[in-house]
Amino acid sequence: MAASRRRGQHAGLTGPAILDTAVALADREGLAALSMRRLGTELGVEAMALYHHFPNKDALLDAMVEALATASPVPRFGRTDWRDGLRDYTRTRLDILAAHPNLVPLVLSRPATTEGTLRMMEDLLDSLGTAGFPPRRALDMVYALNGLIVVHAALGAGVGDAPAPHGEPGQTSRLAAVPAEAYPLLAEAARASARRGPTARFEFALAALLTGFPDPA
Amino acid sequence: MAASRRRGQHAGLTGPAILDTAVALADREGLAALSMRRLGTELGVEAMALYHHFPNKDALLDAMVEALATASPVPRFGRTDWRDGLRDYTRTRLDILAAHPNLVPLVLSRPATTEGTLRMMEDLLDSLGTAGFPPRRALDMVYALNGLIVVHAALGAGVGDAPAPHGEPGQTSRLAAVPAEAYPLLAEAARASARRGPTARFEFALAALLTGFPDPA
DNA sequence: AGGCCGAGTTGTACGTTGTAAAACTACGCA
DNA sequence: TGCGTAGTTTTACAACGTACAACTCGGCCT
Repeated sequence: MAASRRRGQHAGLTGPAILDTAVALADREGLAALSMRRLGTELGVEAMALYHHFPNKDALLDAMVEALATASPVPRFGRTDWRDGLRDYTRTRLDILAAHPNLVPLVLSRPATTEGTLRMMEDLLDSLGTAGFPPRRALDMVYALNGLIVVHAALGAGVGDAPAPHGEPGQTSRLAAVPAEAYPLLAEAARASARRGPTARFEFALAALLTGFPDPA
Repeated sequence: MAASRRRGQHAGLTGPAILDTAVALADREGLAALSMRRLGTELGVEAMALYHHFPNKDALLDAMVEALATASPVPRFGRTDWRDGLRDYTRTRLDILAAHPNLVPLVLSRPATTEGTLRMMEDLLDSLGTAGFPPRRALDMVYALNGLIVVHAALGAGVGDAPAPHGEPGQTSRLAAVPAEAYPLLAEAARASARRGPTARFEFALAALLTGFPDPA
């Protein structure tokens, strides 16, 4: 424990270790549980010790988002298979976010202009360039897909700080309690949706976007 | 001021008045400024007085979201013009959110299963039903569009609690500072995007979705 | 070998938050 | 006239991020 160490004694803290513990803690107990004090005790250290490795809490949160962004490389693709490539990219990204549902609000709330995110975008624009899309058009497409990812992750996880202590997740369950007499169509839709896999809605929107994207001029 | 009134004296507070002031305050100074104490002094009242009209802060925030949801009715449409109807709906919704950029994180972070939101959805499902779409398919489409709205509003406003004290808003400006040597395509795309209107990216994604939605079976 | 300097850690403190509990005032109704 | 109750203030508490200062030690310089 933190209290059992004398005052200036080293604890072997490192930036990456703090970051890992922070992600784990947020995954386990939600963003609301991620306070500096709490993270400190999790590491056997006082809260203020963390400030030697991150200038403030925001920097730590930024680092967490960046860690997600660089969790896996983006696929490369070319002239003939750009739709497949984009589909791959989008699904992979969603999987990563879905693995850390509690971090989704974080991703949503930070501009994401960090190194890793920019690198990812640049690579995508490069692939799309070889597919024949000029940068502006390519960026439009990537933005649309990123939005889809983030929104679906948010809905699927029940955005918010609550630890989601019980009750199954997923946006279908949120509509399950709709009063059928007042909203018959909604209730019917919710019932029908409940019989599908959790990503059916995502796949529908993804397919719509990909077929809606015009081919390069 | 709150201090100038004696202890149990009525202040004429009402739920709607509190709600309006809360929205105005958040619009003016950002979500972070919306504390119960601050909202109190804004109304010439102590913070705890508000708890007689809203059980807690979350309820107030929910009410704010609900107010946005019911700000304008959804368009009705039928068999031949469902794409136009959906485009109308989506644009109107975006306009409403864009008028209150600071509230976007709120909309994003609440499940939105309140009365007004459900009513809105039910109406859309009804129109889409006459257009030939079964409820489940219709709901998929509405979800996709809602996601687009919310994400674009978030990006366009720079999600976060910051009061955005200066500097032009818009997602293009966020990419303006990208180092051109490290990310040439991104920089080029940002430059090209800056010459368009702020909703060009939104319109692109909207068009893609609408043309990507398959016609009813 | 001796000294010391700075990185890393703790202790303490301040201001701010949401809100529980209780005290109080004044109005409406019996 | 009296009382209940709706509405407001007062006070209080626990938790938050973090500024600041005290402290301890490993490693470098002479």
